[in-house]
Amino acid sequence: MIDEIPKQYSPKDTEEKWYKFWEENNFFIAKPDPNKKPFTIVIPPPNVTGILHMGHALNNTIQDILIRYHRMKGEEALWMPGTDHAGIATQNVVEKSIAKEGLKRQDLGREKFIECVWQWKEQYGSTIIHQLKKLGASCDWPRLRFTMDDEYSKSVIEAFVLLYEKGLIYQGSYIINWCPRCQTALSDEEAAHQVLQGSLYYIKYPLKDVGQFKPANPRMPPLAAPRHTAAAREPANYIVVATTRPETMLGDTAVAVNPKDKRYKKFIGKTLILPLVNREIKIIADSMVDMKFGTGAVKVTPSHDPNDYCLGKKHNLEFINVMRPDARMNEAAGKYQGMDRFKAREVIIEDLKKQGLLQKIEPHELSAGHCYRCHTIIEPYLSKQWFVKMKPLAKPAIEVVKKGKIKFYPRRWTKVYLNWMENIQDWCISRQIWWGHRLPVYYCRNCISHMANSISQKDNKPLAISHKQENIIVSRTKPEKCPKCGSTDIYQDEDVLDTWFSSWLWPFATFGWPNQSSAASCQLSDKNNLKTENRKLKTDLDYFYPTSVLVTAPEIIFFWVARMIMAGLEFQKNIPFKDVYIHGTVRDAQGKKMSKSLGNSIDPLEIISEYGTDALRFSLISITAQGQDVFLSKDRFEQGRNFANKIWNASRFILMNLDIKEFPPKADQPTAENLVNRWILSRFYSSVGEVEKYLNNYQFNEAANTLYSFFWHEFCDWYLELVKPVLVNRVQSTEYRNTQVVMYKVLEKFLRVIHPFMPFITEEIWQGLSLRTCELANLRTSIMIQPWPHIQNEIIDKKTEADMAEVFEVITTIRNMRRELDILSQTQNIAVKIFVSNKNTKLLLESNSACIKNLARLEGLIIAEEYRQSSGEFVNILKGMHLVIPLKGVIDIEKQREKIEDKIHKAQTDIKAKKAMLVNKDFIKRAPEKIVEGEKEKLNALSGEIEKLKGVKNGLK
RNA sequence: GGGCUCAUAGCUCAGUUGGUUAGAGCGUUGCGUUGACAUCGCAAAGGCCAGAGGUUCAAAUCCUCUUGGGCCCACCA
Repeated sequence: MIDEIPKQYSPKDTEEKWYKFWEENNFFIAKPDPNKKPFTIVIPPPNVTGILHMGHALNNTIQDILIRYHRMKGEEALWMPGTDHAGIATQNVVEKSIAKEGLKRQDLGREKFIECVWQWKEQYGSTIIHQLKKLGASCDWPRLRFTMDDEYSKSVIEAFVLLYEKGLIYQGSYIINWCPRCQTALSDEEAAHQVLQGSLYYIKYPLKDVGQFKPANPRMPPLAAPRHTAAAREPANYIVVATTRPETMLGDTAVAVNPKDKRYKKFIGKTLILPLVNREIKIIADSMVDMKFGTGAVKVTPSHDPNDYCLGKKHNLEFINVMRPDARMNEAAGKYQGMDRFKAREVIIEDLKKQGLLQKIEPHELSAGHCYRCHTIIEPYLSKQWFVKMKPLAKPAIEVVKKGKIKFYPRRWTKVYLNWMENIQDWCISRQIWWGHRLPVYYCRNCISHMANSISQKDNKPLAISHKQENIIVSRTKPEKCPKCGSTDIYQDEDVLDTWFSSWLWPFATFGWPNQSSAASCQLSDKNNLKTENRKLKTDLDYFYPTSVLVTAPEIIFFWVARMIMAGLEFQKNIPFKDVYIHGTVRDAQGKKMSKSLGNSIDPLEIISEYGTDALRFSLISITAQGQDVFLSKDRFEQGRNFANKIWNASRFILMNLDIKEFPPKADQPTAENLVNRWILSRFYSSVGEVEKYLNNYQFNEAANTLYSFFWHEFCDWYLELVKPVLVNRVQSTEYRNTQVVMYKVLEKFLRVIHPFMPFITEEIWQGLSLRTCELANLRTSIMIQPWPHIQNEIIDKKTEADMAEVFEVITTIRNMRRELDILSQTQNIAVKIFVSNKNTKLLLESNSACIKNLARLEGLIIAEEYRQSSGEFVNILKGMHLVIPLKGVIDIEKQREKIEDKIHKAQTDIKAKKAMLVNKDFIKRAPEKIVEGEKEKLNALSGEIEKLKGVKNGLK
């Protein structure tokens, strides 16, 4: 019969089978049930372009553990799955794929290209879903949502329209983050700042009034260097500005200095000649200028820098754009037209050098924004975009976190969140790409052309912030005719919305908002005059929202978490989730973030095929300390695999030894009069209690490690070893029967408790157990829908646990003595005498002498009261007991003496410390009584021990 | 510039309200082919818990500073 069960657990044979079984039996499906408490998690929707990486594996394992745990706890657990259309990322992928055929998206045209993307999505978009299934994710798959689905898109439009109507969305021209490669605007969050080693270029701008600047004299002292007072006396004919982006100087329309700056006071209002361009520009004063940076004089390029933009507005400067959207210089750049911005930089520097206008170049560290999708350096660029006013949305979102309605785990993220929210900037939501939700914004050609006659807006002309929005039509559907002029010549804005503008609606858009909103359902039931009973039936949105917990990575707190909170409060008038669990980032052994581009990633699928899904899940979880980053290397997964194998083999052993006739065990609560059985039950329920506590606090590693050490080191190493003789002898006795029941129950219940962590192996064994015990042979049921074990507090008994610990200590000490004597080998049979003066301990040891003999592998064991020393024995002291191994051969007395002296020495040190502690009046007075009592007991025990040690030492001969 | 985080055994890390002898996995050493498991068992070695102050009867744990890593935010031309 043993041969039926292989010695090693084979994940490959089980995983697919059980996943299919679960799905087919609809075990993942959740429906509103008024008798049950809902437990909801919405998945952070992976990009359709995504392939499973370790970050996903960790993120989704955590969610699956929570979902499976709460499902077993009897809650209506819904894990809402879906994918994100990931505008820029997906468009880039598809662009790359058509580029193989030599095509650009412009070649196809918008409609055709979008079609291509959809095709691509149909073909590859579900890759990540299949991979999540391999991971064991128990999502409610029929609910699968995609952010570009029709229904979902309606939510997005609805949100836009509502915000617009409320005045929270506006269009305007500002400096935004522009990715020249993707050719779209990005939000501030999408421009990832990275430190670069750049240069600070010091450029001389000649003063107009001083006459012709003479480049022939390079030694001419700079005006803006008053450090040398002598220099200041020289005729001043130029000002030096410092810049990191010299190419933007072509668009300079002023130079600014701080009004308090004595060096420049006299130049304020004077005119400079902009080199290379020969434009006249003014020197203006503004307190924004940092006197300490560079020369204290700053070139102002209102069209290419956000600060300069502000200055431009404030001082009414000209706005000159010198670049095209692809970051090549435009016609305003004169001879540099057509050059890439970095090429232009080189050439400009060369030209300035030739004219003697370059004072110096200093190495300079700067941080520049990079496109978070293609890593191209962002160009601050003036353009007309759509924005969401964030301050009004942020206010309530700050409140709910401050009031603790939403809690972050670990707590420290609260501060990060609040800090960002309190300094929130308006959100640029329009993107100049094709893949995404088109803005529900329409224009009437007729009206626009009228407008054009009055205001001419060209790229190079200064752009006024367009608060005039009369010619804009925002509508849920395309209007048939212009509400102003009645023209039917209406077209839609070309731009699409930021992907995150759809993701921020995820916790309720997935439930069909606005169609399924509570208001709508109420209306419906009134109209149809439904019975009151039916009226009570909640919509999914009512039932599952707010969700319970959001599990995510720190990178997207700003992108997503914060915005969901704002959207939830704005559109649902309720928080989207109660808890936010932020897990760490997965890094490689060197601490680098795992990413495909770095080539340092460990493929979870590879781990699954090599070690099994359960091993992957367990290993990941057991090294995920709360919120701490996860440093991974491949060998980490061996632990998980070994543990799975341990569970497998322990189960195998139990199955082999189950007396089938006795099953199913009649008594759910076994009468465990024997200490060993009482002990393991107590330990089991204690452990379950800990696991619950840890899971409720999102301490997954602690939960996993508790289960690991309970099962391996208590259940297998001690319990199974202890009961082996009883099982193997198969003597029909009360003890035998009880042991059968206890062993079976603990295993079966342990499988349930570890099931959320290791779903596949637990199902495999559980089904095997059920079959063997004929309990559930014909039922289509699963471990995943069994109730979580109810903790039986009356079974938890600390006295029993302490007693057993004492027995174990005796066994360990004897094993240790064997080692010291080098008689570990079982072939060398030995007998041991234990002398105990304490009556209770003596009784305890006597009633467990069989266990001690067995596990210490003793031939004989004598338990006596009074110790009398004699020669030819090896003695050890443990808690006042003398453990004696009589020996026939010669004993190294010196060695023994040394050992004992060491022990005495250590005990003496301890005693000294304890005594000092107990003499301290403050300690007696202020420490809790329990602690003081404990210390006193310890001191007594130590004193007793030392006496006995001395006795043994003196007796050595 | 602001904020966060880390420094504990050879390595990678746990250690949540301060209180027995600071734990685990891997690695190392010795022993073991005992009736599930060598993806195993038994045992051992190995820690002034980064450094310096402070609070406290009591500090790996709380506070301050120092040193050295990592991360995030910011309008550092």
